[in-house]
Amino acid sequence: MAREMASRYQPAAVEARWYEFWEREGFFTADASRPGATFSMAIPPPNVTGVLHLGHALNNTWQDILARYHRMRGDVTLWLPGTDHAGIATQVLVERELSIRGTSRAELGREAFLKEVWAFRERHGHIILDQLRRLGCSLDWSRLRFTLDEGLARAVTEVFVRLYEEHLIYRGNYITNWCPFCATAISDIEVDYDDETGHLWTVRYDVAGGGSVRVATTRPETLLGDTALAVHPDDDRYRHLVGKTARIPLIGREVPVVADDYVDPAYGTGVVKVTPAHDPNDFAIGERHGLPRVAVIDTARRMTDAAGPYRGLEADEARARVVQDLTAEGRIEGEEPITHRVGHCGRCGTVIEPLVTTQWFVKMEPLAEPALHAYAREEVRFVPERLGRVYEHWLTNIHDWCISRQQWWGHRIPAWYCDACGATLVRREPPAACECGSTQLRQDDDVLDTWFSSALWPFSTLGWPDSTADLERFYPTSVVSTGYDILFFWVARMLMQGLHFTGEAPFSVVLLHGLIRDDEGRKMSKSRGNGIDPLEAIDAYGADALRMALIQGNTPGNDSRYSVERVESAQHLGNKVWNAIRFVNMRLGDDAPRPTPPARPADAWILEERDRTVRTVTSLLEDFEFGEAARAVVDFIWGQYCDWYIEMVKDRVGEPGADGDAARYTLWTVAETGLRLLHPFMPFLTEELWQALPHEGPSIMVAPWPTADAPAASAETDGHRLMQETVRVIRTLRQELGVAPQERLPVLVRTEDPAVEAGIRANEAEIRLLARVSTLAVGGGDKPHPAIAGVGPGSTVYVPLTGLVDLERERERLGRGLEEAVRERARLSARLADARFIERAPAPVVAETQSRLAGLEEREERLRARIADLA
RNA sequence: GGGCGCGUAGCUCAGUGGUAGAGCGCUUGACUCACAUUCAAGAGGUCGGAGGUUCGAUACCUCCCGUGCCCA
Repeated sequence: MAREMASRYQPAAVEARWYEFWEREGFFTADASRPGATFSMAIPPPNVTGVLHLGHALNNTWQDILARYHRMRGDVTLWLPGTDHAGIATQVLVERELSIRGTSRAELGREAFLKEVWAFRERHGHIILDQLRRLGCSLDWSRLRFTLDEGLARAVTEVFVRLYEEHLIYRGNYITNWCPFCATAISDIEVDYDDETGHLWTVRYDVAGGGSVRVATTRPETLLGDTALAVHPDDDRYRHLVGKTARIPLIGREVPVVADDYVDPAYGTGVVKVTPAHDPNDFAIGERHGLPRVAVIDTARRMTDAAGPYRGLEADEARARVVQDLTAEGRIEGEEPITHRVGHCGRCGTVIEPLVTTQWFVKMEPLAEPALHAYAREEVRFVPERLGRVYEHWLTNIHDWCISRQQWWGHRIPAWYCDACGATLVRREPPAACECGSTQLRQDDDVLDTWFSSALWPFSTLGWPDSTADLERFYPTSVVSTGYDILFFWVARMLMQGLHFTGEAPFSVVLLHGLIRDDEGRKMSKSRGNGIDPLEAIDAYGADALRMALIQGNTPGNDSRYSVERVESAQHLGNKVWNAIRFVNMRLGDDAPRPTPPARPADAWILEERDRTVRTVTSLLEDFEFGEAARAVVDFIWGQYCDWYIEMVKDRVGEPGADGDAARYTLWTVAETGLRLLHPFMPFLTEELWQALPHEGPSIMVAPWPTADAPAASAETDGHRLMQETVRVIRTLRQELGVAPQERLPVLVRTEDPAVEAGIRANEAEIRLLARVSTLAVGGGDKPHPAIAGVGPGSTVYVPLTGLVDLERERERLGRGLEEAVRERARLSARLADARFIERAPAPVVAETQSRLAGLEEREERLRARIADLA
């Protein structure tokens, strides 16, 4: 006998059990040697110290849907898990821990500090992975990777050395974005610009040979590092100054006045001070004019010796003092509040200090070019498409990438410097001696940007630079799915590195999701405290409910809102499906019913609906329309199967004989395929239910994806749909009459159309059951009187009354229907009266319009006739 | 300043060159033997505005308004 099922679905009781089962049975593991089609994805590696947030939950739900769908389709499916070492973030966390313990990174030294970080990683690294398990992610844990694993580290070194040898990596003294808090340089794209209020001071500089010039600045303390003033070459106001020198206030250094296109004559006074060591634009001007760089602020934001009397001061203090001193000398000619763009560290929010430091850079243009070509040749496409254009724009305007970080946690730069001859050696293995013979070699202290290793992820995880079986089989991967916010950080760089080192785009589809906001549309953030912990939602509602809540009502590239209501409604869905299967289970034996052809139109109809759903869902999944696909499955299971089919078979399913056999078989097979269709979306629930039903195979996750193979049976299903419409009409009448649900009513379906009559007769049992009809008369009999009536397709439906009819109400209802019919009929006849429409619109559209018009005319006539009867 | 989204039912959002949809909410009725986490019936929209293309536009184009983001 079938197992007893509770009347409510309890996800907590089943989820862990099935996940362990799947993992134990090896269903997640991809067999690289098995023939057939391949589907592969590398997970966007979450931070090893991080915890799952809703963005991860959405993204990994998408990926899991794809993985499970392709696995069911029979593809050799690899979804490779892993984490990244998150250099700066992790180091900051560990340093914070150390400071609580009263020590520090400096105190411990490099080796001991790294031991601490590895220990931290041991303690925290599994958390986010366990959370992915809770979400149901079908990741191949046998291939788990970490960016600092030996193999991946070797890939990083290999890439660094090769790029260096190809002159695509260089080291030099350039202006970089320095984060004083993280104590490292960061790349351009790690800087976020915010509008902030500040001041624009106008300072008077004396010009050699008499006169003076007014210069506007937002950072007066940097004037100590000025090495020029600049004006626009076409600015008549200042042309006479070009070539002269000006004297910097307070310190008296003489600097040239240069002409440069960069200067905006309309901004401030049209004269700018040039501080090449402390501003990226000034740095560029300095390069063009061969200006010296005078650094007056150091990496700790203290004033350097070059700041003369201000040396040793903290930078903000220096600003106050400089303004004060300038004021005392009468050199401040104005001070006005302004809003300007201030750069902040993307990680910690600290104001960025542009400084000239020695760093390693990747020359990007030669790498960007193939990445643009791959896009242009459609070797990689973006979902949604528009984000491809954003990618293109960024690559077209790319800047060199600062990859060195003044940190310890990460891939140490494989460069050694010779103390004896000053040579730089970039090597795969630590060199024993310099080419000059000296053994006095020091390795570069810095590590690489974490994104440098992430950029190699799709192939480093598969064993590159070795040519492994995995690399051969699973590279390039099929899809990468991530948030649009790391399009530049990660996706673009993977494409560039993948193309450069493997000659192929690392994936053919870039699938991008938006932000998950809170229920008021605000960004979730720690500081605002409006973040939702996905694990709490899973505990309360189950992973399946969270997954459905996240993917429904959301399309790639668009932000979406999270709300508890949505998760609740997804939970209700789970319960609905649970109870549907519970019903099926109660009516079936232990064995799968023998295949039996449809005995009634309802059977043919639901099979046809199922096949239509299979086609729809498959095609939507191929297009990454997860929300729509889920909607289609749910509409089928709930709206068609539960609301109609189950209700219709209740009388038949217990009966012996061919009719009962057909009901049992159809009930079962549709339930079983419905579960398979739902499985990628709700893996736990569907496994639990599938196992409870008669089934073939060890697990729904390795059962085949349904195919649409039932023969279309349109004549029968037309009759069925006629029946559904008729039932709706009768139900509306019942509602209007206020008839008790259990009371059975006599009904007359009056029609002159033999096809309608046949359709109704063929579905008489279903009408009786669903509309609770006692006697059903069909055909052209006399109109009953008194009665209440409604107009169905090709018929007028009468419920004879013994009691009183509220004529007014019925007239009103019919009047509303008539109005609508008239309006629509008028529209359609106008359209058909237009010769150009007949001439130019496609024939099927014209035909459809004609048949709709005929239907409406008939309906209108019936409504009018009934209203006339009422008078 | 340049670029890109978004504006559709009370709310949150799908969607489409040819009948405007869902979830939640709302109204009415029902604890009907799978499910009240349910069922049935119903109300509710000149698809932001104005032009244009088209036989036909909510959808395609242009401009405008509102709103958000990215890049400088």
